[in-house]
This record gives sequence, structure tokens and C-alpha cells, in this order.
Amino acid sequence: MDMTSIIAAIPLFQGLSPDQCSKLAAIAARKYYSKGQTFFLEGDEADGFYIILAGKVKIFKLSPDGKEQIFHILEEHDPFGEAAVFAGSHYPASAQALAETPVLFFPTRKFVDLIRRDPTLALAMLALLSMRLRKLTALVENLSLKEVPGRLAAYLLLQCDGSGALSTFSLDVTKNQMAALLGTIPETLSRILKRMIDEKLIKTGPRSITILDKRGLADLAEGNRKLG
Amino acid sequence: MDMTSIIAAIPLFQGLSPDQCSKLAAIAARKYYSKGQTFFLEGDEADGFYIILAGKVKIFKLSPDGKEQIFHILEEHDPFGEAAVFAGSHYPASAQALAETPVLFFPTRKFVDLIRRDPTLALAMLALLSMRLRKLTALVENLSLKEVPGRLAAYLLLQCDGSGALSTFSLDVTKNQMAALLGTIPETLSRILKRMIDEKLIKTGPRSITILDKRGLADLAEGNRKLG
DNA sequence: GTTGCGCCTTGACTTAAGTCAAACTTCAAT
DNA sequence: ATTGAAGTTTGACTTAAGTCAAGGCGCAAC
Repeated sequence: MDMTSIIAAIPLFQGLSPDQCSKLAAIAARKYYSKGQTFFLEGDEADGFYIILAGKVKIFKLSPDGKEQIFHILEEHDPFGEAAVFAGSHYPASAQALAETPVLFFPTRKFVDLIRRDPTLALAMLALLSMRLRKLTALVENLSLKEVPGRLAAYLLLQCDGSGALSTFSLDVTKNQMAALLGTIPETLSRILKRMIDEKLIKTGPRSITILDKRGLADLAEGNRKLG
Repeated sequence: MDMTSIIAAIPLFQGLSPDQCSKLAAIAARKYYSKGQTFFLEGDEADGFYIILAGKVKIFKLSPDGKEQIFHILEEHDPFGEAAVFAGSHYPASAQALAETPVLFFPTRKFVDLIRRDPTLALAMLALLSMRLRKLTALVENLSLKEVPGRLAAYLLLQCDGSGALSTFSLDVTKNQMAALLGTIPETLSRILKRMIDEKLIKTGPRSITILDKRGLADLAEGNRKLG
């Protein structure tokens, strides 16, 4: 598959003309990262941004004593590192591949040149950044205003909605990663999952979780209910 | 002072030509909010964004049981509500005036039309959103990776740098607000301030704080030190 | 002044969640 | 199949920070 059609298939670039897509294709570089490889570390000089073609990437920060907070786990077609392109200078968090991950890389200079000539592209990026902001706002809300059971409930509901409103979905992250995403630790996560099972809110299979009581989880997520 | 010169003085619009500024002036509306008045509540339909001309505004969320997390406290020339303009639909948090606050209001439709014709403006907005993202990332890091003393230390250092590297600065927020900004409660804040005083890291006056040991605070903020 | 209302502080207590340590499960690699 | 490393669970314990309740401070309004 040639670069231009790959690019045309990326949601971020929806609505761009074939001509615009081929301009993007001209500046993009294909790169491959293997599991565990880092794209960049927090504080690195930012020279461009990435779009995932397949695989999985985590965006995270580490505390000095080693605790990890995962900001996002991103997959096919998700862009990352884009904020650093416009705010300049340094990546504010680190990015690491969780699997074999081919990406497209767009160098800052060339990409900004393109934007300067193309308001459609600019608007697409503005929408993207706004969405990111919204997601981060939700993360802050979760961390600060909810306790761990509430965060977990919200996360489960989100996953469930994502997978076509099925109430069973497969875990595509380890529980360690899930804990780091929820701002907690594996032990706590494990205990709370158990409490949810005890209260018949969910059921766990091998690598999967089934939601038994969506309403109950929603109440938990909104703070209207507590686990026994 | 006429609208065009007001706009030309706003950092967000730095680098725009006089012509561009007067186009902005043409779509901006001046509005006045008094202390305690809300601009919008979380979830409200978003119809535009604001720039503060004077006064003070807090951006915040409330948990169902009434706890408040303040995201930002904004002042003269700071824009807010801008993310909702591009992501569409709804404001993700609430905004309230903490003082008499005159603002400029830019309606979504007209502003987006302007951007569509003006890549310079688009780039300015991209930079703004990226900065916001960066600040929110730091907030997440603080909430999730630091304990309250560390967050407080980071906050104090930030305020101090802001006021021209003086080591004494005046509190322009109440301690209640400060607590909500740090993701904690007034009682906890009070106790930690006392511990910092005990350890001769800071000294408090009436409505002011003096930093005595910048290095010590920095160690605290970075998690290399603990309060006794 | 003095009244009253927010703001701030303090103390005693509770609790959610983290730490540490050990054991068990999975699964991939030899 | 065996090993080993990583992921996961469980239990006992610790701790940071929240809750509740009371009292003090400061300032504005009468």
C-alpha cells in the first residue's frame, strides 16, 4: 500500500483532498519500533510527531521513585507527540512501544510549513488537540475527584462502549498497565476487581471482563454508590 | 481604548497584522461578569471562547459530593473555553469569575471562519492549545505522582518564579482556592504549610509567603526529600 | 465599637490506598 | 516438558490524607 493511500485512510486526515494527502505523504517517513523501544523520553527535544499504523504505544511519566502514570494507550491511527510540535521544544511525557509498532513520522518543520498553507489541516490539528485536552481533563477529574473504584468503573464502561456495546470485552492491556492508567497499583486493582465481582457488577474470564450491571458501574463512576 | 488596540495587546494575537486584529475586533463582543457569576457550566453547549481583560477566573469541576478541583486560575489576557470551539459541542469544565471580570467573547462560528482564512491565527491557536496540554500534563503528574507536600512545593516555586524571582510574593488566591488547585482540602494545606515553616523552608506573613529555602522546596517537589 | 460571617487553624479520629512479602499462575523460550 | 520471568493475587501492616467538630482570626457592615 502506498503512502498516500495510507494517509488518506487516517481519520485525522479525513476530508483532505488527494493532493493534500500526497503532500503529507511527501514529508512523512515510515519507521518501525519494536516492543519496549522508546520513541522519546520526557524532556527530549521534539522534532516531530507520529501516527501509529499498527501495534500499541503508551504515553507516560515516571515519578522519581519509579511509579508510573500512563496518560494514554494508543493504537492504530492514533497520533502522538503532536502537542510538542506547536508548543515547541520538548516532549512533556515519554512514549514507548508496547508491541511491534510501525509508525509514520512527520518532522515539525515540514509539517508546520504545510499547515501554514492549509487551513483545513490546521483545523484538523486544532480538533485533535482539543480532543486530547478533553481526555486529559477527564483524567484529572478521575484522579482528583474519584476514588479508585470509581475510576475503574468509568474505565470499564468506556472499554465496553468502545467495543460496540458488547458487555464482554477482552483486556488488551495487562493489569499492571491498567493500574498505571488508573493512577494506582496492581495490588489495589486486583482487590477492587474482586470486590466488584463479589457485588456481581462484573465477571472475569481469562483475559476478558464481562459487565453484569452497567447501571451499578455507572453509579460507582459517578460517585452515587460505594463498594461494600 | 478601542477594540482593535485591545486585541493587538493580547499575547495570543501577537504577530498578527493590524488588518487581522481589526477583523478579530469585528467579531469580538465585550462582556462584563461580576464576582461569583458563571461563564458556563460543565456540559453547557459551547458557543465561543473568552479572553480576560481584567479580573480573575477559575476553571473547575465539582464531584457529585461537592469536592472541587480547580484546573486553572486565569488572569488578564488569558483565554479560556477555546478547546470547546474546535472539539465542538460542550464545555468540559465550568468557569466562574472570582472578581469583577470584563472579557472579550469570540463566537465559534465567526472565529472558525476567520481561522479558515488565516493560518497565522491557526498557528497561534495551535500553540495555545499545546501549552494548555502541557499544563494539564503537569497537573496530572502532580496529582498522580506527587504527594501533597510535593505539589505545594511545586506550586510555591512556580508562583515565586512568576513574580520576578522575588522570594516573597503575595497570595492572590485564598487558601481554600489553593487547596482546590492542589487537589486537596484547606485543613491538609494548613498542616503542610505549618510543617514547611517548622523546617524553615518558608515563612508566612499576612497574605504573603516568603521562600527561605528554594533548594529544599525543589527537592520536595521532585520527590527527593520528605517533610519530617 | 461590636456583630457577624467567611477564612483559617487545630485536634482527634477514620479510612482508602500504598508497602512489603510471599505464593500462585501464565506463557513464552529453551 | 522444564525453566524462568512476568503478571497476578492475597494477607498483614503502615501511612497520607480526608472527615468531623470546635475554636480563633480578620475584616467589612452596621
